[in-house]
Amino acid sequence: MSSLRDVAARAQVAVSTVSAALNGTRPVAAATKRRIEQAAAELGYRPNLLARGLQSKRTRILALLFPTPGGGFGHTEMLFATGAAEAAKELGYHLLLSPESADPIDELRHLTGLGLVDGVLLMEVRLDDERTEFLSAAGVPFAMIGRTREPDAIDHADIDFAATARDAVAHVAGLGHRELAFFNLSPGRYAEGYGPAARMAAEFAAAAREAGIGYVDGFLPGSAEEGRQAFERLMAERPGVTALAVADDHAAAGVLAGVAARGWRVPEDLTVVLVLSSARAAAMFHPSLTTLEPPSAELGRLGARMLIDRLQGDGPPRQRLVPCQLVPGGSSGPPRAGA
Amino acid sequence: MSSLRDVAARAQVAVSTVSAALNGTRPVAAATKRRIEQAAAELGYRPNLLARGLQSKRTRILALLFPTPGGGFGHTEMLFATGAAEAAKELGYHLLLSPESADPIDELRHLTGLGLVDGVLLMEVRLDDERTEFLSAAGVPFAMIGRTREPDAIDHADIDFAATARDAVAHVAGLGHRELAFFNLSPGRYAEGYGPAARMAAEFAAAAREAGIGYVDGFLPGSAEEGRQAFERLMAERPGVTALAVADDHAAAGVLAGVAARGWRVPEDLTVVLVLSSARAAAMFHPSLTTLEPPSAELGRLGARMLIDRLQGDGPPRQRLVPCQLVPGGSSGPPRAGA
DNA sequence: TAGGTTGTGCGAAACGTTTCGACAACCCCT
DNA sequence: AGGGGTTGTCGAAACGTTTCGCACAACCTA
Repeated sequence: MSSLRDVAARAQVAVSTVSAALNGTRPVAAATKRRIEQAAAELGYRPNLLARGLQSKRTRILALLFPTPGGGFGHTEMLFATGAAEAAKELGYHLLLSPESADPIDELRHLTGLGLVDGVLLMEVRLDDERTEFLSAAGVPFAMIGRTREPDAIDHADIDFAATARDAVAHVAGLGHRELAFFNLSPGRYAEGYGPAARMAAEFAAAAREAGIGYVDGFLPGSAEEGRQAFERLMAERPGVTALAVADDHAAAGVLAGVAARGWRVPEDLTVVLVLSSARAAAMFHPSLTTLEPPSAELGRLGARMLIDRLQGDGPPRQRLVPCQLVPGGSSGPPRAGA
Repeated sequence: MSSLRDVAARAQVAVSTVSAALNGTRPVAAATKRRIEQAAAELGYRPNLLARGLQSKRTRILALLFPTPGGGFGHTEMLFATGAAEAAKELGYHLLLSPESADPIDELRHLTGLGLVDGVLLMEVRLDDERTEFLSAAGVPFAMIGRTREPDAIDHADIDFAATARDAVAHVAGLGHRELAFFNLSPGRYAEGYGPAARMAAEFAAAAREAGIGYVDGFLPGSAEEGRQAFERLMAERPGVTALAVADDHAAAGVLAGVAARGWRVPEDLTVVLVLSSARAAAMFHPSLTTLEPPSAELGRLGARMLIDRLQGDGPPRQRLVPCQLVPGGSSGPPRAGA
């Protein structure tokens, strides 16, 4: 690999001049600059990131901390990663995929102590997340995909749950439904203080109230079987419900099975909307499910961009909330006549 | 951050002695070593990876090249990444997630020119893959998850398609089926020379022949609708088929719809086996599908380990083929009486 | 006692950058 | 003509490691 020195020799200038010319750090005479650029091109010169980082204290490497896939790593999380990696690349950064061990804090201490990364991108953020405190205290720049309970001081990108719930409610209300139920994520599959679950439930309730339609939740099915049972319980307790939003795709499968077992059909007898899951998954159902698809890749991109912005210049913390996108499927229809 | 010099000062020794003591590079008197280690611990010393890498030419960073999710980045690919990242971490390495642009070769040239990574892990390898030639020519160590047409000279981990096909065939043959069909991946969703599709078809044919059961393929449905159509065509052409292996989960959904539309049931009238997809996806169906789940995380781990082994020492190229795991579901049963 | 062999530690150079003070050449102005 | 500013370039130091030759003492052997 050719180095700055090789380029300098070939262009007959000093090493520092080459550095200045190539980085635009300080003015270099046009003629000299041209000569240098040509020499660099001829030698196929590539700056050595390690040397640069060692000197400048900036590596242009970001770490994406991701929880180990014990709890089930979904398509959504994958899109965070690929979105972030793409955005990083576009801005000249690299993304390190950093699995979290049992002790995330120790993990972080290690990772940031290495001098390898300029900043950290956090995902699967819990309402109370000790990682944010550690990073703040350690003075390591970071951003979140998701958010803590009090996230205003921290750069973050998250789903706009309020808008999402409003959209979902408007969708079913617009079809004429007067009573909506919501099956939330099972707490078993995610940690207790999992933000999306808590926020989605709260916002659904608020949106339904605002729209003046009946609403019921409190069901947390985490599997197909639990989904079926929850559906049956729901029908026993609230027979007037004609629209159902489900957050877990396995549970949704169970709901469809339950509907079929009753001799009912979707959407004639029940409108089903999948929330917080991918349209990919929704397309596998029959009929395909109407989905509120989370903007996962977009959140990944935004998170990476925010972090990079933070690294480059100061400013007040920024936050972006992006609503899920409603992807209509075959599972939405007007309520059954009898209801 | 404290440096080697700080530790040296505190332990009253030379910098080089600290380095030697901490790395075990050369013998250091026990007492001195203890003193150094204590000083290092007190200062919370962490070696700077950049400086180390600059000097030693080894960064302990691996790059995982992944195609941009245009074609659909599935659960499988995600597991490659997380598996590789975990294995890398266990061995003291880091994994860089590197999205591939339109020009993968230029991408690679850039990435490897930076001096940032010690080796490259390739995934989504095509039967004829120009990336392997470039990397070989450039002298960059690499390993593949998947394999090219002639992969013997290159470290790689891949699915054992032969064993997988044998297992699948044995499963349905053991249930009494005498005629099997296979719906392969749609070429639209993957590139032409996509190895798994080609190999899976070939091995299914061979395994069926060996088991002495009827076999038909040539269907390549890439969506639910195409899956339904393919199923109907299959039934028209080969009514004797009682078992069906499907590689695409959307297509599988279509098949189930087609089965239902005929008034048939799974598994009473048709045994359905999902191959090369995740058990997660299979569990969403009703009934849950019997799956031959690819060992994706394992392949990721193996790939990373092989690459690291290669970096550490020489030796003949190694390859590991791992069969898919058969996860029984509710979609397998004996053939219908009439058949 | 002279010569060799260990064992242990030191200092300097090197990796490839960036950064910064010094300085030569030049132009403009008085 | 000479002082002051501007422009363009240079050289050296620094970032935090690893590596390597060398020095020094202690000990053993003949």
